[in-house]
Amino acid sequence: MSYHSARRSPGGFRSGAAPHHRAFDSPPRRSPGRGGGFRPMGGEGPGEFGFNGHQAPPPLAGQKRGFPFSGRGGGSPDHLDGGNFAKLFVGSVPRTATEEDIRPLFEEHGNVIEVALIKDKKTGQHQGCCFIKYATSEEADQAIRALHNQHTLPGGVGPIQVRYADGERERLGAVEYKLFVGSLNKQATVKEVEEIFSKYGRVEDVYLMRDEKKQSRGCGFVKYSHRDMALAAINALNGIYTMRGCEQPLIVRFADPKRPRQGDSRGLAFGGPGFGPRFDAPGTRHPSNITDPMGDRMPPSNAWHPLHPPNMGPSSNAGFHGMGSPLLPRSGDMALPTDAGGPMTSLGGPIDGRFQVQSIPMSQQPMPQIPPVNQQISPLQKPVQSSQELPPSHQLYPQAPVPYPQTSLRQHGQPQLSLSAGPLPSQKIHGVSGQFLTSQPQTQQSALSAAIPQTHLDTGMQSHTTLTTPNQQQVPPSVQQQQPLQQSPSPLAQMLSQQTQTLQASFHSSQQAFSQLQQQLQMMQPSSQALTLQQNAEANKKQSQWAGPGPVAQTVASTLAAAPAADVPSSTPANSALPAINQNMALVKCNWTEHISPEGFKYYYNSVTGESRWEKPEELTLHEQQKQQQRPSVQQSQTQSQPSILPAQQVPQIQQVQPQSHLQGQVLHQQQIQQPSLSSLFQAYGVTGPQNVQEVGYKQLQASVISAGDPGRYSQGIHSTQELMWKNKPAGV
DNA sequence: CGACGGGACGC
DNA sequence: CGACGGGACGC
Repeated sequence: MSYHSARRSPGGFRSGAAPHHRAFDSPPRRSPGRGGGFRPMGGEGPGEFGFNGHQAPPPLAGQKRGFPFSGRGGGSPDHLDGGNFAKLFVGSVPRTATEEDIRPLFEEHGNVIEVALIKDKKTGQHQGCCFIKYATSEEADQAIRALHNQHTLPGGVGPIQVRYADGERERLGAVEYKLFVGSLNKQATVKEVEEIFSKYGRVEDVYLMRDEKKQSRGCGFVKYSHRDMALAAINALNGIYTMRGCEQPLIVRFADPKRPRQGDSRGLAFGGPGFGPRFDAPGTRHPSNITDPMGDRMPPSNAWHPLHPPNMGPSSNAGFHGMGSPLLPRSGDMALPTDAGGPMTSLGGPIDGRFQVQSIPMSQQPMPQIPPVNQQISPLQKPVQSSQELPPSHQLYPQAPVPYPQTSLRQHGQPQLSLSAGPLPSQKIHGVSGQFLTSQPQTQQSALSAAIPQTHLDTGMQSHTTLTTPNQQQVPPSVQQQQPLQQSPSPLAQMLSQQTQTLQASFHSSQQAFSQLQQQLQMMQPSSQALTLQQNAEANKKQSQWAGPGPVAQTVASTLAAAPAADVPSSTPANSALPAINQNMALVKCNWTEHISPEGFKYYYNSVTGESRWEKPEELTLHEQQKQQQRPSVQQSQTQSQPSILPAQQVPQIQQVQPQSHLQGQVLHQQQIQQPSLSSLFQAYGVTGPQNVQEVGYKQLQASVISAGDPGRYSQGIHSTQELMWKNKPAGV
């Protein structure tokens, strides 16, 4: 559902040359499907190298609709690979259009393997639609982004509809994370909804439910391609964000499985595409064999959890509640399939202790892929197994519900920081320098503790968000007022401040991190944390841009001058107010947000243009810098001010957090230490570091990492957090 | 070659 | 407080 497609060098790919390496858009997108995770992966990634678009798809590939899973029974990848292509269905094609009219348009976005006009079998009449085959899903995605609803063919009545052909997504192993969204303003448009949700990741689709009169029913569905995006949206919006004109905050949760229309059953057991089959809704009656469905659909998800054998999946999930977040009422719907989430995997895993490690990273980047299971596993296992070596990780989750409790909390739990903290790093570090482990723990610790709480409030990755975004990003008034504190001369304070800034820079830039933190905190402090979160949520609610200035938001409101629409720069009328604000605050609005690729690398996504890049956009950098300057102390002060905000409970919270932070501090350390090694690793591969890596084609990068062996594995987990640390770390620290 | 029958939770 | 659109399988 991207209306804005970043059309990049159209024509750039048109020749038969393998269109791969569009360094940019691919990574962010789902990993091209099939089989993704299980092939040995000698060097061919699921998509990049794997798809040989050039070679015409074998006959097998030609299967018609409907049997998405037929070829992958049990998830066994068919070597023949009948599906090295991505088929799009194109609707609203004028009946007068010929292939020559259509093909060029699609060639602009990839190498078109085939254009098939759909004609009536008997009459030969053009049906007004066609199929376009691309070699890769990246190309197909690109075409969708660029053309869907955005281009009208000559003679056409309306813009063409470009989407994957029925069953294609499933066939490609794509997984969707569909959210049900309630309490929408009935006047809201698809675009508006998309804008709200695009902060958490590229929105693949928005569907507003309407009545017979086309009137919105105030609810709808939003799809993402990655679980983390969906989770981030849930965490950030559910029960928190109130649309203008609405009395209640949005309800955001994983959608129930779609009720199949009659006669549509075949093939896909349930919900083909957005399946979020809650497998276990009470009462579900699966023919037993369906259990397998998971198996079938799991493939994609499995891919994401390379380390775990596909056993645990669903079952573990079944019981748990969604994110465990108090905010989420019935999370049962979490896309289990997808979910795959790292978390669960760990459950029941043969390898316990370690799974934490593994699961953690995974959860962070719940994306598909990560093929190199074999090679990498060994390294990990060793280290992990020795629990002694993992102290950090364990410590991180001291209170964490232990692995088994499949309680709701557990689920979310995993994510976050710990990832980076993973045991792996430690291992590496060992050799490097054990001494460091103890250095500066305190400082970091405190910084972290400060940072964490803050995170709740300030997630904004987008600069302008500061002003207008949904509450979460707004800083409590008290905090702002206290900003001066930052300036405090005391060396310690400065130090803290500095660190805080660093942390902030890294954290605030990542919503994912935010959500993960939330989750982590919850996990760590089930009860108190939950309360805290709720409180924050409450506070946030009050601050909701639409809700009007609540007591809490007053300061902010005054400062920001209620710029509700700020978020949505493109379409907001209220923009008039922004200029002034921007000037004063020197804020630049930035539509770029940072995300973690399946492999654990950061990439940047522009919610407005839909563009994605490996390298950090200057705008974002600038933005972050500005933010830092402006609110460096926010976090710090916030910590202090929190009490005022959250009177009683605040204190306990902090205390609890600290111990953990402490651990985290250590972890961070380790990461830092480790860093060198990783860097060298990259260097060995011709890149100097993460940043440079970004320049490299995604797949290439992937390949490098993979071949690297454990280090690679590391990088996957580490990246998210670690990278944050080192990348943004000022020289001082 | 053969292409979807049959039933249709319960709050 | 709302639960799933709309055109669909040629060679």
